[in-house]
Amino acid sequence: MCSDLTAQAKIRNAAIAHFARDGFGKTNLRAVAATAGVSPALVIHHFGSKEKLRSACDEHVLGILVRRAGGARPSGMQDLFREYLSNPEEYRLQMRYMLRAIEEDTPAAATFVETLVEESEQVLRAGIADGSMRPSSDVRALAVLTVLNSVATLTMPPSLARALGHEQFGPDVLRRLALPTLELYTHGLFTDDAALKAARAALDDSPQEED
Amino acid sequence: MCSDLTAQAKIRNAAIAHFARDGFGKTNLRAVAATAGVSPALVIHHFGSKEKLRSACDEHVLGILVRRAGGARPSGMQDLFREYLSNPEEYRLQMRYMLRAIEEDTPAAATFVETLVEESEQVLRAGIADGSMRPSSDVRALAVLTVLNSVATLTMPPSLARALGHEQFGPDVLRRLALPTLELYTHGLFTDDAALKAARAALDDSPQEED
DNA sequence: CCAGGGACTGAACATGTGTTTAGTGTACTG
DNA sequence: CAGTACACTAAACACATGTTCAGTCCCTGG
Repeated sequence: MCSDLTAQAKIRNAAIAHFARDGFGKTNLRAVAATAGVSPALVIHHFGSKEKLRSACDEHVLGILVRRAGGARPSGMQDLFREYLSNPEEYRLQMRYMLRAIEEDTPAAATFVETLVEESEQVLRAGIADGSMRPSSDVRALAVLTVLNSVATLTMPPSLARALGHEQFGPDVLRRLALPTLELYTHGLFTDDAALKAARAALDDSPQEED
Repeated sequence: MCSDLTAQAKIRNAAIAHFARDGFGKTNLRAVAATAGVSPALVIHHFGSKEKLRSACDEHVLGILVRRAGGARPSGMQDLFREYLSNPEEYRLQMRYMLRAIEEDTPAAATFVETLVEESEQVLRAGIADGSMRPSSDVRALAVLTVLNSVATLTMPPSLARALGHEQFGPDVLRRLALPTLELYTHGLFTDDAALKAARAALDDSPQEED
């Protein structure tokens, strides 16, 4: 990293890079200290413990992401992809970090996900109101669904990427999936509503909830 | 587990349960040995190493899953959900194990995913041929997309489940998402094809691939 | 009965890793 | 200059965990 940073910042940046690449569990403090050019003891001295280091990284990355994503107007799933495709390595790293944090269910990640769902729901309601999107029987669930699919695409398992002929997820895979995704979102997949009617009928048998 | 099983089988079942619940990395052999009612050394004695134990579990679970899922006719994503909703704890455990294996990109999981994509593609092509599904510009990518969304739903991060008011993924969450999912798959989301046309235009600038 | 082999165990070993400790240098402060 | 505070380090510590070792039990074949 840049040598004009304070050691604490260098450690945090090194940790973010390692956590993003290998995950929290498989990252060891000695490796973080090495890429920060620092002794392992100093990591503890500045952050107290590995867990607190994670918290610091979480809040740092979360701060950057919400400052960008939630800046102007509410942003749906497509903004996630746009950001990923357009921006340089730096943003991709933070994205990857956040996705890892979501997998490991960090508090900061939970806040971020909640924000994503909230904004996605706003986008959906606005789209339905102005007629550009179809009304839904459960807008909240639809918002969760779109966020889930977005996150899933970005965290695509290597085995699925391989099914498309790539070694792992990357811009190429995303470009390949863009068209089928949008075709699905504009025309649907089924030509009739047999499956939908069947599901409605099946769910009426055990309503389970009704708000 | 049942006490009339051979110790080797008891160890393997215990390992499957632990790997499914905690993942391979966070599972330690002493815990596996304990729930199998056996000494840690015996685990090594029978399987050679933790890694080989994982391989044995992978092949065992994979065998069960492909024997069920790929049994009669090719099964798409919906069969995954049906199996999950209808069957008892046992099948849910194996499902969870397989999803963990997919996340950790095990060889057996890769084979399983490849099978899923292949069968999904067959279902799509059959549906397009008989007119029940809309033609797609890239059936293979669409197959990957449907499998991805299915796997994502089943591995839903707790933070997203919480956005729906549940502590973690389970049958309730799946039921809640079923209707919006099918609405999306029958009617789509957008009322016009502006986004689709825009994407087509954007992709024409950098074709990247054309088969 | 007895010799061999395999299932099985308790204990120890090796290693990786988070953390502590004691100490060093350095820069600011009175 | 004295001293205090703080960044920083090498080394050791503590502990978890995969694995090995030596030995015990028991069953089976001769």
